[in-house]
Amino acid sequence: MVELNPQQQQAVDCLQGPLLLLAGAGTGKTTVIVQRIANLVRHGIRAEAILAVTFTNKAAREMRERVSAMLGIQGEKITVSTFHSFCAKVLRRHIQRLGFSRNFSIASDSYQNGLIREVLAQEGLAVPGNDPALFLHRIGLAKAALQSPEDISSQDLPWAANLALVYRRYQLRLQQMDMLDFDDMLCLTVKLWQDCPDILQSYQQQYSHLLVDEYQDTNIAQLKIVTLLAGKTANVAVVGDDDQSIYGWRGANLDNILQFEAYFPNAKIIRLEQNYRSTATILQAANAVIAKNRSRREKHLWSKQPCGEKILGVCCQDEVAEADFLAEYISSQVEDHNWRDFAVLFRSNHQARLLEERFRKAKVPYILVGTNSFYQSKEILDVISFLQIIQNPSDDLSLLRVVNVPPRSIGDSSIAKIREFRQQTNLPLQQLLRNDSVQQQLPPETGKNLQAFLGSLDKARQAFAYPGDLWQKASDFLTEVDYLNGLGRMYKPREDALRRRDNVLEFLNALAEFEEEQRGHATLQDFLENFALQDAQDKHEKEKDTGDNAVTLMTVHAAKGLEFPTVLLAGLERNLFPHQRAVEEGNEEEERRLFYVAITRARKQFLFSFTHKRRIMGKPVAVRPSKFQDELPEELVVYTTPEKAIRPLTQEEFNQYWEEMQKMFEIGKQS
DNA sequence: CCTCGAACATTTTTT
DNA sequence: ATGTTCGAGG
Repeated sequence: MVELNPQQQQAVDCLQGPLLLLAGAGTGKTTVIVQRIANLVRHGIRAEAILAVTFTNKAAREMRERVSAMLGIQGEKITVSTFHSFCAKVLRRHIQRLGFSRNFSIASDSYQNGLIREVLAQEGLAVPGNDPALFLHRIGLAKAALQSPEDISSQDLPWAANLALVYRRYQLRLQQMDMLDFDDMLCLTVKLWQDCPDILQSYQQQYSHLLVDEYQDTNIAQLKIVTLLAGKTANVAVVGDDDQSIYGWRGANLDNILQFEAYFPNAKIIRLEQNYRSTATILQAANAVIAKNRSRREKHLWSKQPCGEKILGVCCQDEVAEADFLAEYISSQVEDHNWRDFAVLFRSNHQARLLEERFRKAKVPYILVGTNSFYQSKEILDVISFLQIIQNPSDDLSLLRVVNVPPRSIGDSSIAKIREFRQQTNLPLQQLLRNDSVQQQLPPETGKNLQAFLGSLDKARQAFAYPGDLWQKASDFLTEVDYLNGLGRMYKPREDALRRRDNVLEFLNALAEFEEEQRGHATLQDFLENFALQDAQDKHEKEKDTGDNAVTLMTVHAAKGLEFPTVLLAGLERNLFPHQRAVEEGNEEEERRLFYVAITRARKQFLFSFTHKRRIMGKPVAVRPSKFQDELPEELVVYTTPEKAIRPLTQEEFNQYWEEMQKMFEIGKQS
């Protein structure tokens, strides 16, 4: 049995009433969560009555495994789920009570994007300066805070009127297409429980004990879900660390954790402050950095571990030199080919491109997490759209994407005509295409091709009406609509076409694998839902062979919850980290928390790099070190050069670089 | 209807 | 540096 420290033991023993477990980085919170669940079961709480909610599928899977390992068959009866998939299940059962179809599908970001563009175009708002992403972002924030279009329009903001209009139209289109976006899953669950007390009551009766992990990242909608479900008994334990709240930009509400006692009176608060992960040096640095923040609960992480290596700060000429250095440094440090001991973190995704290129050149094995080039490649999106229009006949967007892929002479003018009909009738496109009077308006050749396409679609729909054999049915359909062979015509260099074809086949493999996991009882709907709710780390595990031993490349956001012996942070520069836009918007504290997350991922060594100049959108720009560098206690950091970090440098070489660096800092201070 | 090229704008973080 | 949008020609 694991040895628990007094605070951990206290948390494991606290079984009733609201509990806030403030778990600093690396303080063994997962162990405590698992032990506490075991303790609940030991005290006679039925496993079926325990609901544990996490943020990522990976976290859910890990928790399920650890609980099962401890409790055996009892453990498998505990519900461990992400907020989104839990809500999806609730809605799949009850959403008709809100007047929605139970056949809804989930609108991932490419759908959200397409839809918002469509709405902006229709409302004459598709003008330069109107960024669709900004509308989407604000709508997302509104939903996260449970605000309706009406709530928005009553706000006294310059963009409120337009936003409310677009928000309302966007929701209408979603509903017409039988789709819910990510935020709808949360909002509608809240609405369902508020409007239908009987349904809420049934869930309250089912789940007597709640556990929420990563509580610092919950938004107002999620808080509402928790408070509704917890009801009066309020047997709810939340686990989180306000210092690691890094999702404010997507609506996470720090007050959920800072004001926990206000939402849950008589709450017990337990702090875990003994860190088992990092060296004293790393913890001191992290503590010093995060202490600069005002909005936080005071805490002090400590460790019994020795100081260990100092932090290395490495100044490079430019981003190419930086990437080369990181690759070479890792090569020089790696022992017994344990590449997986290293992670390279960065603030923005675009930094990954160069790192990938140079790592490949240096023959350093790496895995890139988060930027799913595979899953957002055209061919995969096409295939998903094909499956979508089988499953959901109202999905206009998917239909438009693939109705002429590969080209089957259904061009823009035909589409424009059909869209006109839709404006008049508000019927789904697929239904309109089947309408005789609509077809007569189209050129005969187009009509003929359309007939064939719709025929294949019907055939596939009939086939998919029964579960099982998903792989076969999907392959048949893609062959019948000539997609698999059509790729050759669509992509000119032969290799390109072949690569995309391979990707499609790989995707179909994933379909078969999913089916196997579900013991052959999977439906197309199950697959599409599961796919839409996958997160970056999930996708990544499927994409790459597991068990490969490679350096991890990812954003700091994606690194949350992970740890590595050595962490290298690339691009600790002004305007890049903290990000310029975050600073402009007054979110510097969140950037600092992000920096804190980066540091605390490291067990033994933390290294950061920065450059003199970097290409930004093509053109080279002189850059300066990040202010966060100054927030690290001087005595914990050794500044050095790429060469010195890898092999000893002659005194002259070192002096020369040192001088250069001094100059750079002085320039930095002047401006 | 389809293909190709030039112009254009866009890069924060993502369930 | 890369991806998307728009217009001219085939």
